[in-house]
This record gives sequence, structure tokens and C-alpha cells, in this order.
Amino acid sequence: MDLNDRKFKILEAIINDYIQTAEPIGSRTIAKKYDLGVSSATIRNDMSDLEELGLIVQPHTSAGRIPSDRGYRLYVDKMMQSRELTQEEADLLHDVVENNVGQIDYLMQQTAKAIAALTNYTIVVTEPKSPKLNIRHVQLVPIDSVSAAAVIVTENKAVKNYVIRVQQMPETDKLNLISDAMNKAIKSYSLRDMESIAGTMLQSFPEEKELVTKLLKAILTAVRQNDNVQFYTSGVDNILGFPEFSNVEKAKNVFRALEKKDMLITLFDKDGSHDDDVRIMIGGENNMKELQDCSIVRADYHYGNDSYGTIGVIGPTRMNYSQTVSVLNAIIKNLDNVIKTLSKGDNKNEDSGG
Amino acid sequence: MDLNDRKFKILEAIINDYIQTAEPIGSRTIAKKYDLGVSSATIRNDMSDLEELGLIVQPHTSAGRIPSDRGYRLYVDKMMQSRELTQEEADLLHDVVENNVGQIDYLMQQTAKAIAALTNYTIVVTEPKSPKLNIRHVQLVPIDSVSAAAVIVTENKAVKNYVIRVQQMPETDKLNLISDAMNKAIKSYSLRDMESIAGTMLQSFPEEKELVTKLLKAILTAVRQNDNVQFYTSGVDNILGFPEFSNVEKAKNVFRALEKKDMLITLFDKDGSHDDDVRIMIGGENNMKELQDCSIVRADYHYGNDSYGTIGVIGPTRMNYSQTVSVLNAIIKNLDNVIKTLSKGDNKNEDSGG
DNA sequence: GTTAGCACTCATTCGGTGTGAGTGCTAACC
DNA sequence: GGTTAGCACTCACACCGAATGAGTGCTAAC
Repeated sequence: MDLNDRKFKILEAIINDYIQTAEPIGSRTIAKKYDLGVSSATIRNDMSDLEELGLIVQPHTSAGRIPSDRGYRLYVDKMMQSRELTQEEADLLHDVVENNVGQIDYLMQQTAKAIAALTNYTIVVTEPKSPKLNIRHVQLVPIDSVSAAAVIVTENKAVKNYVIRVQQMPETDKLNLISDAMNKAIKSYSLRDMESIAGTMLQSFPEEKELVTKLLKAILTAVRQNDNVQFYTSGVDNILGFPEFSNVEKAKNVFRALEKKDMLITLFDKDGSHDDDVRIMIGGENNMKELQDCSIVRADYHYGNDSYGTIGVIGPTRMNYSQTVSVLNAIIKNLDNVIKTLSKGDNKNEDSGG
Repeated sequence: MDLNDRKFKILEAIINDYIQTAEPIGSRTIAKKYDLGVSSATIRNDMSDLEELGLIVQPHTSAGRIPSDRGYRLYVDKMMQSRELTQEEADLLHDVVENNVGQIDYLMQQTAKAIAALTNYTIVVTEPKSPKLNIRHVQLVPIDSVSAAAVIVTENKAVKNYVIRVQQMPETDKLNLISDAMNKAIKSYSLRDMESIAGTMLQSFPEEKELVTKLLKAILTAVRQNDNVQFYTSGVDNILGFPEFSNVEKAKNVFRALEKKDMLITLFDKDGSHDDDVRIMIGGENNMKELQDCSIVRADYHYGNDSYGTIGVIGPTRMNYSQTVSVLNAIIKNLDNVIKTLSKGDNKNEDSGG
């Protein structure tokens, strides 16, 4: 069974209507509201076909049809029209980026807030991180007689600190010596060759085995770094505005999902295909059981050469994909532009790295 | 009109019953369920008096009575029995602290989670901060040719970093020199005397005016530090389990409140009376309009000598105050103990500071 | 292939009727 | 004076049946 033009139009009508009203829509309504030039009976036959194809479903006999996940998928892939932002929307997105530039964490929080205000969905933003990290600089900073902070500047200019505790922490001068040696060792060998680094370091500072070992561990953690990605949400209360979540259990699921930081982050990472496009997961297409009734639209923004963060929009499957995609495209563009102007301090390190 | 013993008992019965069932309770039910030795008619008269005193209210004629905010206040202040934790509860609270010691942020997240699981309320935890801060150590760490991280270890051993950007960032050796000088300057003068510090530094490094100024600014920010307190929540979905929040607007209010980080933090700080007790705000006693239907039980945990963070439990005014207070007392005790053993590295700095 | 007509389904709304938990008041009782 | 029994009254809520109406599938005619 193929989809002729009319059937496409009927599917589109159903989806557009349902996105707006959240109510099942019937053949007679379509006939009246959309001028397809055929009677409701004809539409009825077509709808029956669409249902057979799994593109729409009936919540119960004697109700109209609503789109299925597959229906949305077809719509998103083949039929969706891109929507121009209004001037106000564009201005808001532009201003929020311009006004908060320079403080990446605050910028991302405000960005999340702006998108939430614009779309009325729930926004999740992860801070920038990099898939393959190198270390720019390491510095031990004394805290007290038994602890010091290992401050690690990563390739993508994130600054991390890890507290190291040993029996007896050396004085500041010694810490500086160790830091210098470690920086040299990292430059000489690749990070892949942690054994050589460890060997050199332990040879130079045999009396500080514990400290050196823990410092190396901290560096490894910073490089792997999948553990503790910062993570902002905004507009979580918007969920409760949608009739599909008036069922408390369904709403609870979404809130539970928002607390499962780890799972959300891997969900965002999932397919690894970091093309520049906005990507869409509809209903069951994501594998968090708490989010089966939601769609997720997500996009990566870039921060420096290699690192990126993700902005995710979570809403009902009946979400306004077209608007959401436009908004995300716009904000990504703004962010990428502004961040590009920030990273001009990079010219000096071009020769030393790998 | 005074409150005789029987009226106290009746009020207590109403409150205990309502905490459990969330249903208005009438005179006949009290007479049957609680053995007060008087008839329902007598209880009826007493309840009328309690209502006149504003301790209980009727949601509508021909319904039973429910406690008012003032009723809960009286209960909490004068009548509440402290409740022993069960062995399981105590164990859970003990284990969560023991198993996550050493990573303060993760520890606090897990603590929030444990309390949420135990109480079924929503938990908010702020990271440790100090009202009057001193600086332990400052270190500039290079990032690229125009930027460096100012890593600042505060009195309470928090490690903060602030990215500084200047026209041309000096090499690592120079950064170390500046860092050393700054550490000496801070030790020589009190932080109150920022002008002397600034004077000394600018005299030593007249060519790095921009960098030094920005570094001083970063130090000031770290000291003030009221800006960006980290903040964890757990169990937000629990809110939806309570019948008082089945009204979507009321539930939304709570979620909105949880996004207003700043207001929540000042709410927690509010009365500044840092006695060791658990403190309770009932209904309208807090001044966030979004939380008028909630009660908040909060307690400070201590981290180092002077700094502290707050654990807040948010639930319906009909919350189990007794259990909540017990749980908070227990977790505070565990945290304080464990954190005390962590801060034994402090003996060395005793002589140098003010 | 399209349409009109028809029988049928079923969620939802609406009015009416009990039911029961609750109250306040009064008069009698100890 | 405090306590109690009794009674009339209120009112949220649950339940029931009928009416409504949006929707369907099927069939026969165009």
C-alpha cells in the first residue's frame, strides 16, 4: 500500500491538529477544517489505511485518530516544514548569548531558561566536554599538611580540581617542582603512554610515590572525565502543563528521569554521530523507560575545537518539532559564533602538541 | 480561653491523624479511634474552641477539621514527641556517609538521595560555604597565550577557579612568581586590607597591572562567594505523590520554587541563627509565595571550623515533622563526625593565621 | 474511486438521588 | 458547670441512567 498525496495531506492534518489541541481528530473534522475536496467517507477510508500502516492509532473505538511514534517519525523526516523564527524569538536568543558571554556555566543556564520560555518544554543542558582529551597544564596547589588540590587544565581549557590526600604533604616549593616535572613528562610522552610518564616521575621523586601515583590517577580521571559532567535544567514545571502528563504517574516518570543524570548524559551521547544537525528522538526511540512518552530534540554546541555540550529539549511526543528545531538551530548558531571569538588565544600552542 | 489537657490531646489526635491520612477528621472519629473517655459531643465542643483559637480549620461546612499552620506550630513547639530511628534507617544514613566520604559534592548528592528515600519528601542540599572566608593559597595556572586560571583555596578548603583573560599572558615561571608574591602579600596583610595587598603587588609587578588587578578581583569574588553556591536536589517527583499537590497549579509552584536557586538559598540562610538545632518553617512562615503550601525542615552541617551547608526537606505542611527531624539530626551527626576526622590536617597552619 | 447513508460504539456530560460524615444547638443529666 | 444524648441540618461525593455527540465500519449506489 503506498501513500498518495492525499494520504500525506491527511496525516499532516492529523499531526498538526493534534500538536495544537491534544485531542483525537476524526474524519468529519478533517473534511470540514482542511479543504481536501473529498468527503469524510473518503477520508475515513484513507485513515483506515494510515492506521493499517501504523502511522496513526485510535485511543479507543469511537474516538478519532492520533499520530503514532511512527507517524511522527515520517512527519519529521519527510514532511515537516522549517519554521522561521519571529523577530522577538531571534532577538531573545541573540541577547541571552551576547549578554552572558564569558561565563560558560552561567551562559548555559541562561540559555536553558530562554529556550524553556520560548518553547514551553523542559530543557537540559550539559556543560562542554571533549571526547579525546589532552592535558594542557597540571599544578599542585597546597591545601593543608596532608592535602593538596591537583588542578588540571584540559585541552579544551576546562579547569578541574581533585583533592589529593597523603600521609604528609610536601611544602609548596616541592609541590611546584613536582608540578613542573609532571608538565614536562606529559609534553615528552603522549598521554597514551602513561607508563613512561609514571616511570619518569617515580624516578625523579621516589620519596613521593603516594603523591605522584595519586596525581597520575587524577590526570587519568580528568581525561576520562565522563563521570561528573555539569548539567542544568530549566522549565521542569512546564511538563505539568501538558494534558498527556495529567496522569500523575506519567509526570512522575519524567521527573525521575531528570534526576538520573548519568542516564540522561549517555542518552544524549548515544549515537556519537556528531554532525551539525539537530537530532530528534520520538517516544520509544530513546531507551529510558521513564521517557517513553516524551520526545527529545537535541543539538550539540561547540566549545573550542573538539569539545562540545548538548542542549536537549524534552516534551510530549506531540511536541512542536518544527519550532523546537528552529529554536535549537538558532541558539547553536549564536553560541558557536560567540564561542569562536572567545577561543582566539590558541595560536601559541599550535607547534607543541600532537 | 485556655487549653486544658483534653484539648491538647484532641489537637494532637487531629494532627497525627491528618498527617497519616490527609483527610479531615471529625469528632465522632476521634471519639471512636482515640480513647479519651468522653463522648463525641464533648469533643465537638472542644473542637469548636480549638477552631476559635485558630489551631484547626474546617475546609467546608459539614467536613471534619484539619490543622492550621498555627496548629502545626503549637504541635511542633510543645507537643511533638521525638522519634527514634529504626535500625535500618540509622544504618542507611550511616553507610551513605561512610561510603562517600572524601568527595564532598558526591557525598552531598548521595546524602540528599538517602534522605529522600527515607522521608519521601523533596531534599535540597547546598554545598559548604563560609560566612567569613580567608584564603589559604593562590596559584595561577596557565591555560593559553591570553588566559590563565586563578586557583584559590579558601579557608574552608574549597578549591575554586576563575578564568582570567589579559592581552598577553606571561609564561608559567612568571605566573609562579606572581602567585608566590600574592601568597606572601595575603599572609602579611589581612584580607580586610586589600589596598595594601594591591599596592605591594602592583609595585612588584608594574608591568602586569591588568593580570594582578583581575587576580585580586577573583580573590574578592572567592571571598564573597555568595554568588554561585552549588545546590543539589533529590526526590522532586515525591511531591506529586501527595494529594495536596494533585492540583496541578500547586505542584507547579513547588517545581518553580526549586528552579529559583537564589531565593531558596537566601531562604535557607534567612535567620542567620546558626544554633545546632534543626529548624522548621511551616506553610506561610517562609516568604516564597511558591512554597506557601509547604513546610521546610532544615539543618546545617558543618564543614571545617566556620563553614557550613544546609540540608532542607520540603514537604506538605502535613509532613511528618517528628520523623524528619530525627532523620536530619542523625545525618547531621554522621556528617559532622566524618568531616571532623577529615580536617585533622590542620595543625600546621595554626601559627601563621590571624 | 468516491460518496451517502446507516447502524453501532462509547466517552462524556448532566441531573437526580442517596448516603454518610460532619456540624451546631438544645435540653437533660450528674 | 461540665458532659451527654438527640435531633435537624449541611454538603461533598458517589452512583445511576439517560441523552449527547463525535467517531467508526460497512454497504450499496454513483
